[in-house]
Amino acid sequence: MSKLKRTHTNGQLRMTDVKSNVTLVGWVSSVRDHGGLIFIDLRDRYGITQVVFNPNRGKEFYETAGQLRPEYVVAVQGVVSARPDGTVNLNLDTGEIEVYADALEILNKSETPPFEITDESKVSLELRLKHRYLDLRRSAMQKRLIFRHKVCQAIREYLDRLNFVDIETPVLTKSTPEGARDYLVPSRVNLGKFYALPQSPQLFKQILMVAGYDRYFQIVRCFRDEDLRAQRQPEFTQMDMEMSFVDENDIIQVVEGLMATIFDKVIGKKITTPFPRLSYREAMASYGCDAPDLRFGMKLKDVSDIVRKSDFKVFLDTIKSGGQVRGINANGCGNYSRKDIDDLTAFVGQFGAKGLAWFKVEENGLSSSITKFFPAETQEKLQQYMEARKGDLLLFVADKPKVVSQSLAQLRIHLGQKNKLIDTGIFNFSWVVDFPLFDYNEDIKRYEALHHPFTSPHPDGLPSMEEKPLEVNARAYDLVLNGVELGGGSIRIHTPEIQKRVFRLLGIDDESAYTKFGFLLDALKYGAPPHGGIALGVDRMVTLLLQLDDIREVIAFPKTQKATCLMTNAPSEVDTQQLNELGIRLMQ
RNA sequence: GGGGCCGUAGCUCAAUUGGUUAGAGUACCAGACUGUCGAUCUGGAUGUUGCGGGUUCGAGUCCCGUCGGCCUCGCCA
Repeated sequence: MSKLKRTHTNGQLRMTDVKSNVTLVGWVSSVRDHGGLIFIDLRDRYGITQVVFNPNRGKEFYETAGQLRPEYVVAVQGVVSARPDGTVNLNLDTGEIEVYADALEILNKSETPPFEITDESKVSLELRLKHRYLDLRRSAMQKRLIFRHKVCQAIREYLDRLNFVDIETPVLTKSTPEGARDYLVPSRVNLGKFYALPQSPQLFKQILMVAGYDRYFQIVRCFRDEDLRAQRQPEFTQMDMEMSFVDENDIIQVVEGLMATIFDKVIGKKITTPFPRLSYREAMASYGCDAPDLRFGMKLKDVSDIVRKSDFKVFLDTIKSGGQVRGINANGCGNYSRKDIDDLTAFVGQFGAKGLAWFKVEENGLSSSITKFFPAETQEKLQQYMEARKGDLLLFVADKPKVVSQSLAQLRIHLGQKNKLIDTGIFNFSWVVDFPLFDYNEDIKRYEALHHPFTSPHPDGLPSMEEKPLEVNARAYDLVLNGVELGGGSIRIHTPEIQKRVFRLLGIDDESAYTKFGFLLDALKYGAPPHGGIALGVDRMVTLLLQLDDIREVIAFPKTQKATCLMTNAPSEVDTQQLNELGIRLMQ
């Protein structure tokens, strides 16, 4: 046990503390040994303080100071002093003072770390994840995790003030084959049976509404066993909430207030509410995706009707077979080379586009290898409709609507970034609303819920839902920030009758609906209030607020793309004994 | 499951068309130095070029396989 007890942190001391006797603890950040005088930078999560060792103040601990190396853990007792003229360090909050050491205790030594614990040192993600304890010791990472804590704190305070109750829901729960792949946990006491880790607490929070909790929230871990991306981890955190006796606008207002509070309390910025809303159809038509980045224009335009008057077979055939031709105006890209355009063609190829038709806009009209197929009048109309000016580049994709949307949406973002059209300093929120309730899945030849099967149909579509499912709107809403879906929610179905009708449409017969979701159907029978809610991705939110692009930068212990943890080596093999207890034998 | 990029000293990277003993910066170690703060100066040590195979007179470099990291399509109600 150390004799020295911390009196101050390393970010704390100022000129007003001069002459105080203090004790600091922390990690040695750097050692500057001048032979007759030793300086060390002492670091903790609050900051850095310079400590000076002078042999005149004590030979014994001066010699100990000579043994110090980076990342040694020490306690230092000494006197705060103003730095001599010309030696003030304005880069440090504590740079006007230094501590003249009168005692030094090495609490622990450190091997030479595999990388330097500074924000500047470039290190591969692989190494950072392997030695995450060292990576997290860097002040940049500490700031991020503390920022994240403050966001969560602001969420809790805000929702608590609005009478929300934080209620925990099970982590070991029931597998629901719909949706993402489940993480399964075998049950020892029920051999052959499995729990699943929750993809979200969706059904539990609905049950809590039935139970009368009115306003629920939880900052909760969710699990999905799908392939990873920079923005996607197998376990991630949601800000989950649900309210009773509300409609869409109530939820939207609470969330807008929540975001405004986070910005005010954590970043110290005012944001404007309400956020603009656009319909799903508008978003798909103008941006090709349901989470549009509204920080720049370059909207998609449908030219199917115009190009019908042409001899360009690719366009005509596509339209004839139910496809469409849409395009964007890449303003000022008329100087792109053949190779540039080939690159763009390859880019949209990733998303299924079989080609990219292009026109350069020149002084006397359109120029391209395919202009000959387009009558002058059509060219004129195209130019007018696309608002093309000299020096622009018009790009078109002809295909099924889904392929056109996706490839042009991605192309738009690609060009927006390439041409620096995006103001990265702003936070652009929007709501996407009026989603269709169902989507038709060609592969399995049946309807699927676009959001999830508990989303309430819009009353307008209800009478003819069975006849025209694709025309029914959902009472759902997605929150979008800078082109990233932060989360989504809906008003839920709260009567067993409608819930059964939706299940039937989704091809889930009454019996299997009962096997899978019987508890929900039962609960809905006993006075379920109208209710709805939303879930927001906390990891994504924090990433965006910090203007980072990798979710792993705000998660203390993230997984690699293969869903492994490089620090603990999880997942790992287990003893045969453990498997035997679970009644599991591995296939070879 | 598909496509792509990467793997060289503890770390970050270099190494001509395949060609001599694989280098630099930094970290590390030793010595010097009483005002440094990316300390400085002098000296030193550091390699299974991820792993396995192949082609070749000769492979860090080319080919095949494999392992690992990253990006991406599919997937993610």
